[in-house]
Amino acid sequence: MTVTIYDVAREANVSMATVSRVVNGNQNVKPSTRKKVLEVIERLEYRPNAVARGLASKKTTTVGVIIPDISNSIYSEAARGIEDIATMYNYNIILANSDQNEEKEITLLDTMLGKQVDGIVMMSDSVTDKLHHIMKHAPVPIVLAGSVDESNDLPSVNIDYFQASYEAIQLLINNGHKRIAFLSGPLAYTINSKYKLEAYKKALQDANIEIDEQLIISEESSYDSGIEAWETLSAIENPPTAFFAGSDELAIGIIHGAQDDGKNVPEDIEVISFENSKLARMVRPRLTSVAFPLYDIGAVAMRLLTKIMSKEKVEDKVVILPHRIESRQSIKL
Amino acid sequence: MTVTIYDVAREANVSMATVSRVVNGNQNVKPSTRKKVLEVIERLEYRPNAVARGLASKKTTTVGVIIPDISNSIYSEAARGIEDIATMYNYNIILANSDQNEEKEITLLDTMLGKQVDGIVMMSDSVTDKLHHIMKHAPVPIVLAGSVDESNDLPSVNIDYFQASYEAIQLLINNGHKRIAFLSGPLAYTINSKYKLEAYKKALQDANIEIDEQLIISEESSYDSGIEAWETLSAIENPPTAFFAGSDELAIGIIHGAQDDGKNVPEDIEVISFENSKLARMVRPRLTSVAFPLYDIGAVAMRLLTKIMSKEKVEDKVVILPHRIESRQSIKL
DNA sequence: ATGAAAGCGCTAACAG
DNA sequence: CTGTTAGCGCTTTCAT
Repeated sequence: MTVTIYDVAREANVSMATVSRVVNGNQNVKPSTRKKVLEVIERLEYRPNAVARGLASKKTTTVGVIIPDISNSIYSEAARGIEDIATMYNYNIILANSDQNEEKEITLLDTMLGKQVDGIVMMSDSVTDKLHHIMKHAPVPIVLAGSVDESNDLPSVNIDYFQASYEAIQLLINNGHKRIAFLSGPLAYTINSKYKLEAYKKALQDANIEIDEQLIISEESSYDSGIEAWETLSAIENPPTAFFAGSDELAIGIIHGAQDDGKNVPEDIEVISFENSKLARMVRPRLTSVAFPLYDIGAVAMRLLTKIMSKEKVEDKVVILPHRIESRQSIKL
Repeated sequence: MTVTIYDVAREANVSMATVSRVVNGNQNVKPSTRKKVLEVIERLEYRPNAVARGLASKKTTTVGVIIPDISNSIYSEAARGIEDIATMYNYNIILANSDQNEEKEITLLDTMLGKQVDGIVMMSDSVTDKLHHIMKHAPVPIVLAGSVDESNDLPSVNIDYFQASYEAIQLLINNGHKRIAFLSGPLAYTINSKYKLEAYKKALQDANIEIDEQLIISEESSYDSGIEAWETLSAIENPPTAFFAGSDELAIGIIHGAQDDGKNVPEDIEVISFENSKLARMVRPRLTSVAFPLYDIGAVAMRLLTKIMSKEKVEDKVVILPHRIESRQSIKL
């Protein structure tokens, strides 16, 4: 029924080995016989069976990608970066959502390894010890993208979250604010607890501003949480005049909450965000935001993976991409 | 090095066949020997090789997913629906972006078929004859998700775009508007040209409103295009007082354009959108929008695919999901 | 430059 | 209930 390498070998009066050679671009084939084989392939519409090839060669040219949630733009941006580079190097991608659930992550790693992927790109907001151990001992290379492994002994690509956050908070401090709120997603996520929040505390301390736990809110990283945060924070005794938001949605929630209460941004309150998705330009005022270059992180992570898979030398497996702050109108200059 | 089924067979003093049986949950195994095998599997950390299995069984339990662009929320929503159902039925997904480029679509179909996927879910805004022919003759089932095949002889899941659009335009007409603009993405996309635009024309005709080609703008479906559209339309002689926008971004672009010009929505102009992504709630005024249920479309498409793959009877391979209009504040009641 | 043959790791009859 | 035996379609030495 389906045509195999054997069929074209027979039709072309050569051996399977020769057909295999032309299919794989091996140079040790006389041009005339290559031509003959190619013709038969075309005529018979032969399509190599990648599964058989994978079994024989022990390479599948597919890599696994595990991300928390593809429907979240943060991750889908990264996924696009990963996929583009994968395509460039002729890999396909098996994509799966973990919902940031350790058990799913482990199951997913297992089924992907079972499918004999040649490597894995993983995004996880919380690399547990168990996960770390599994990744460390996996039979194929795994690189973390936009995900922090505190022991730093797994290949990964990130930006300097601490420094970026610190700079953002400083902008607020420099504009004279003493009451600065900190909003982020769950502190169970390493980036939030160990970098954004720590940077916030350090920045305030360095400026001799007292830390008020009331001003620190960690919830879901969503628009509605932003609105809620505004509601609770605007009602306290000495409400904040500036906000550091861990994501664009959070920032927009705050802004809309404030505007619905008749406040003006940035005149009455200032807001800086950490993400810079395309949403940042789709609000009024447009968001000033730390740029979190997800596409690049994904792309670089995949590129790193291709290098490791092909056993190229890589100087540094822990890469830190540069960051910047995109100035727009949600804070004063 | 890696442990195979043969290793566990030897260690457990049974045949490969028996190991295969317990791994595959075949009931014809004495509980005691099942237990023994399971123990060895655990001890040796045996992990079945899905590639070998795929070669032998001719099933890979992976399906291909071809979408225009995963970083676009429209498609990533659908991808999530597809993946969730795939996971539920124990399939993995090979995901690839086509950028809505026919050549890439064809290449992708080919490499996925080469990888022996058990089926494919495809999203394409323009199913060309060539593509249609290839899909029609593919060796595995293919279902279209949120994509229209005019000949209607491929399995697909959609909503009634014409009817939904017609109802949206009618809302505008019922609010007394005579100058209604139509905005959408490229007319090369079937949904835009054959359904949204046709519905627009029909609705106007049915209401005896003259069609003014000036009011019909088809560009990229982006925020910036929305703003531009506002700029050009607000400058014409008898400018529109209501807008039908083919996507949320387009709608938001128009609203911001209008607001930047000092207009109020919906007092001065009314806008209805077609998408209802989470963005719809993240603008002021919030968007009234036709709900395009991408997640459901993806999920139902995948479910349909599982049925076809397992040769279940399916009453109708062309499914039309119900639609609704989500009322918010961008049009008056 | 080309062919022969031995697997890759597993499933699936077929026996028993 | 369990074992034997062919393959699945291709890559890869090893010869020639």
